Amino acid sequence: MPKVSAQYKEEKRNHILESALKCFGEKGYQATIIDDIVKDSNISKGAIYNYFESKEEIYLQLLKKRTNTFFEEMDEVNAHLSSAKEKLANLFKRFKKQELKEDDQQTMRVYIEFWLFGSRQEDLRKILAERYNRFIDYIVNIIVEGQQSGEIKKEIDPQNISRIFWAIRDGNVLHYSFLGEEEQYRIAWDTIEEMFLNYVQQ
Amino acid sequence: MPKVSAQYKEEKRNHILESALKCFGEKGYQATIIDDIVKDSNISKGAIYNYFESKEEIYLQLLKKRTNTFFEEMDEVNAHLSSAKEKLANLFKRFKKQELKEDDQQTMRVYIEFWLFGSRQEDLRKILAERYNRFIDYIVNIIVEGQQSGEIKKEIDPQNISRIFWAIRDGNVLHYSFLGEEEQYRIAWDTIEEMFLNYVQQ
Amino acid sequence: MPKVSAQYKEEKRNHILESALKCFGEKGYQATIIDDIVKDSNISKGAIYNYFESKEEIYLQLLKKRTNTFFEEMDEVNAHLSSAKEKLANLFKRFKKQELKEDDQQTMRVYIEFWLFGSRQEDLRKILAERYNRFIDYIVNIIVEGQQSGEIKKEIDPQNISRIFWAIRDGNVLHYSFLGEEEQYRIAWDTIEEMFLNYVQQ
Amino acid sequence: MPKVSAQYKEEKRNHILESALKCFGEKGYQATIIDDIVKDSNISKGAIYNYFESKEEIYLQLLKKRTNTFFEEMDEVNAHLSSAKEKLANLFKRFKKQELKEDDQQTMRVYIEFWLFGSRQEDLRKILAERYNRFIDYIVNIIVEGQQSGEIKKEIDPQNISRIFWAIRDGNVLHYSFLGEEEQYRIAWDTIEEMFLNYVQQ
DNA sequence: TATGAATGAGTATTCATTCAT
DNA sequence: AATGAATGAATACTCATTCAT
Repeated sequence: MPKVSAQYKEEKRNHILESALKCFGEKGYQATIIDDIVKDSNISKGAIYNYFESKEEIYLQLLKKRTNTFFEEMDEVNAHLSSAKEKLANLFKRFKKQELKEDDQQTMRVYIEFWLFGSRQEDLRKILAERYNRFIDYIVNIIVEGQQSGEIKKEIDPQNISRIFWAIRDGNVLHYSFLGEEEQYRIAWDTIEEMFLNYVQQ
Repeated sequence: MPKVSAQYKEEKRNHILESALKCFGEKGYQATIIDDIVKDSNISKGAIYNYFESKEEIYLQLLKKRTNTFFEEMDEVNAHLSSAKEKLANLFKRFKKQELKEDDQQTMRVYIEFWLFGSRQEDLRKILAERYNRFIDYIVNIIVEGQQSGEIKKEIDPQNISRIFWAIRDGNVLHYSFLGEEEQYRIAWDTIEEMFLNYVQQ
Repeated sequence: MPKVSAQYKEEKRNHILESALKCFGEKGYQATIIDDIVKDSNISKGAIYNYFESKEEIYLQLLKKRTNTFFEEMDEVNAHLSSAKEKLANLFKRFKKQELKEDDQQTMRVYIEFWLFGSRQEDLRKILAERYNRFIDYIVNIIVEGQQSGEIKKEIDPQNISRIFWAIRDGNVLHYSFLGEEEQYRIAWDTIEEMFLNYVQQ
Repeated sequence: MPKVSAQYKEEKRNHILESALKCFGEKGYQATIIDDIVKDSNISKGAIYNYFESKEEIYLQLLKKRTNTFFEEMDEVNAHLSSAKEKLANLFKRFKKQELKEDDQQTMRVYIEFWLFGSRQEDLRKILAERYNRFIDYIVNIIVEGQQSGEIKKEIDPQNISRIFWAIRDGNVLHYSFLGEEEQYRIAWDTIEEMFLNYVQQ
């Protein structure tokens, strides 16, 4: 019988993850030291290691949680949308307003860093590949749906276009996180949306 | 053995840069330790520091050299091309065949890592921003030229589309360096080319 | 083992300082490497850096502590002494018996080394200058007091004579730390005392 | 048969020593790197090692040369002086005006540093002890001469007072090289002269 | 469970000395 | 003799992880 409730543990865990996200986003995964998370979270080093095995695990859990949240949010909204067109529009809308949510920017920055980092470590590769596929499938499903409903050109390869979509997203976030110009970022997304929809729509 | 020729020094310098590129590309800039470069280059630690002031300088010189090479190559080819259309086509062609040149992949991977890394250090920001602007201007010039010749839509904002172009490029490289599927990468570039040209052309 | 008492930390700190003094005294500040202190103290390198920021800080803290101890001791004794004469006599007495306390010899040796070293670094200069002034003022006060009570010649410049006093002290310690002849050292102090008192007294 | 004249070699040697003195005086013996001497002397590193075995030897030769120069100078002047009183006065005069000769200040600074440094290395100890004794003897001879002529008190111990003299000198130089106040330094020497002569004279 | 002190392998950089030319 | 490129041991400091309390 545990001394503390499962809920208590869950909350503590989340608290650590939130601090970690903040630190990773601000300084980068590699540059963040555990003491940064200790300071930000006000949780002792030992306690952090009670909840997570390593710095790497913290990152991975963070990634997992954020990914889940993303899809939960999207699924919730998509439940009320019937056409592929609307779903794509919704997706773009989400990115366009995303800059306002600093958390997401940080997540993505960290995610890109880890992508580079992870591409060199077999154990991370697998986890990241799974995550990547989830994102790919998300767009693939919308595209296929749109092709069935006649909204989207039949000759489009769903896999290919989905990969391109996420590549554009990541490239844009990468540049934006460096450039830091919100207005330009928004305009870029408008253009990307137009270009992308022009290309895929019937 | 002193009083060596300028050529000897230049070659040694390049030798170090090549090893550094290899190491940075394989393990990442941050994860590469000087001893990796020592081992790969067979040049002693002290000698490396005779040629470069720091690990950071090695990186920066690498970036500079690669950037210069890129523009020299492009300028050389562009000299024989008159239309914006041809120049863009040439650019896409370059990226499509790039996978075959492992060096470039590594440079870009390292470059993306440094982008993330550099966005948090003021001195690096400046250098990276300059480099970024050089790339931006390259496309801007082609677009403006195309608008004047009537090849490209007047309503396109050259700055905006140039930024998008490089964001797509970087996003694609980022993903590809992780995924490692050459064939898919080529196909993606074909699609991107089509999508992009559809959008900008008259 | 955390959540240790303030006393525990204070003791550990002192332990490190004692080892550092020993090492600095034996090999010199510059020649002492952190591993020497590690070996002597049996405290890990990391732990040492938990207590002190740098080798320089260890030195400075050592200096501060020793300086404080010196003045505390002197003030305590002086509280029972009313005349300038007695105070000076007490001061000389302290130096004469000092050879028996190896610690002080080492401190002074290290202090002299740092003096040379520090005269070339602005940040150290300030700290050392403050410490120097404290010593200067100590004698100045005694001299002025003696002049008021008629014990000491009015024409003596307190600042000047105080500087000379400490110069003699340091010169003597410097030579003695090299020569290592205790008996001679004591005799030298007797002579210095006589010469000095002859000169300043009414 | 040598390729270059002995004179050429001697000049080159001196050139190196002069640069070394300048560097050691400015940065300290330990802090000076061979490249500082290379830069200052415009002589290549290899050439320096043709003339001297090590950095330490350069220092030792420097010390030797300076010591010789000092005694040559003093002996030359003393040749024209008959009384101990005059010889002492001449000695003080030399120190009082010495501040104007930056070279000597530097030599002494270096010499003090080496004294500390040397007290921990047996091979240096011997050399420094010899040098020290030469200085001690110099004053001893004057004192003995003065005692014989009745100028100086019989009860003065020549060895003891000679040691004290040099201790005062070194202490004063040490402080002065840190404080850098020429005027004060001169005043201090006046006072020391008065105090010292009062004490030793009949 | 929580704490935070302790550990020590790891890292960039320096510099006296060597030696091929 | 002169050159200066090459060497690599040395060194201050960091930080993920452990573990005694």
